[in-house]
Amino acid sequence: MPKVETFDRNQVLQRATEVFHIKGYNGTSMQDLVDATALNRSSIYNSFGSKLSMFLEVLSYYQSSVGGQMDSRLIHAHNASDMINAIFEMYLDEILIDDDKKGCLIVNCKSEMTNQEPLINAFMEKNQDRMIAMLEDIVYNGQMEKIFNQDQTASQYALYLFSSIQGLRMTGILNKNEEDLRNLIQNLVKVLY
Amino acid sequence: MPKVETFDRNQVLQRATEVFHIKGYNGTSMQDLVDATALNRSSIYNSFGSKLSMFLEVLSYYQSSVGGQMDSRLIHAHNASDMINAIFEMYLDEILIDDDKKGCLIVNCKSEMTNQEPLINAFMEKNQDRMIAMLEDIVYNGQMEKIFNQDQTASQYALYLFSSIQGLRMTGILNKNEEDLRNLIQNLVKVLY
DNA sequence: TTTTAATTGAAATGATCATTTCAAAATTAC
DNA sequence: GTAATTTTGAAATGATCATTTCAATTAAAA
Repeated sequence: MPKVETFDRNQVLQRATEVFHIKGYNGTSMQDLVDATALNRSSIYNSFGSKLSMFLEVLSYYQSSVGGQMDSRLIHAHNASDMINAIFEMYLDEILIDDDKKGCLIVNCKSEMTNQEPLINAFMEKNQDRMIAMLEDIVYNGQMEKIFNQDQTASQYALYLFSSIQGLRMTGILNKNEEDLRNLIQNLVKVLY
Repeated sequence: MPKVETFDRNQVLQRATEVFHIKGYNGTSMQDLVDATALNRSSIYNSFGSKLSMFLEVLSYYQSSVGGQMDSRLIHAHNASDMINAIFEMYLDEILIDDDKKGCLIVNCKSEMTNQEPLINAFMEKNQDRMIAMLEDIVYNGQMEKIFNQDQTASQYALYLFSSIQGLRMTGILNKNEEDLRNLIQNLVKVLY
């Protein structure tokens, strides 16, 4: 029977994610990935297929990593208002931790590759649908609880929030002033009340 | 005395801008630029120095191109409210015209290169300052005219609008539904009133 | 027309790109 | 321990990367 895969796939993905996050897809070379993962070149191709398919795995890894953080915060929220606050609080923390101005891997990739790679385009469409569905659900519940207004539909507010989060992520690349960012978030959520 | 530069520098910049906009900085090769501009390789280096310095000129070209469009719309605005509407209307048009999902060159570049190239970082800092100063001026006037509220300072609203514009540009990459986008913009500006 | 200096074309530079190849090493089942 | 099978290492692949080189060409000034 065969020799089995020895390395920790998640650890390799973690390290690959860091490189792609810092350098972007086109800025990352296979040599960068070999160096970062301490994996052999052939092992990478053997296990991940190609640079693009490895990157797609990295995107999913990053997505579920951020999603996991979000879920762990949403557990402690008891109403729609708390949930929206928890979501923005998470992104705020992400921004403040990101001291090398990388921004969000998914936002970066969306702007770098959506118009070039069909597989990335598909990922981004699905990511947008997921995000908006999640936000719509929260807003809808908030409206039922009379915490949020009904000036717009939950769907419309969900698109607004999705857009606002992307803007916050872009703004947070250069602006790390917590007071400014908290005030920005406060203004962003105000329309819901 | 020397033979003088024969080509139209603005036309060359225009064509280089298109390539960089579609493929991004790292995705664009010198060969791409040679093909797009119909200039000789040595002429490009002779006239623009390097890929990076040409790209910096492209960024400025794009910046003043968008700025020009904005100015020509702002002329017809008679109060702060009209001005904010004109600005968002311009970005909406940009999004609807952009049928190949390129997004905004400056936003794309910010996410691709700010953390890697000091010259790009400097450009982005200055761009942000310019944008926020312009927005702050409009908001301040709107507040003086009692068109906008004074719940937040003009500076705080300016950061909010700057962030919202970036979010709108990112959202517009995949969502080209005019009704959705108009509703989104309506929600974005609501906080000012 | 001759001089002068920059532009141009085409080829060469050497580095780096993603990917492949393949024999040697490693590990599990028998 | 031997056989089976995959991972691994290191080198090679051929393409493409940004940039340089330099002789030929061009055009303005003398």
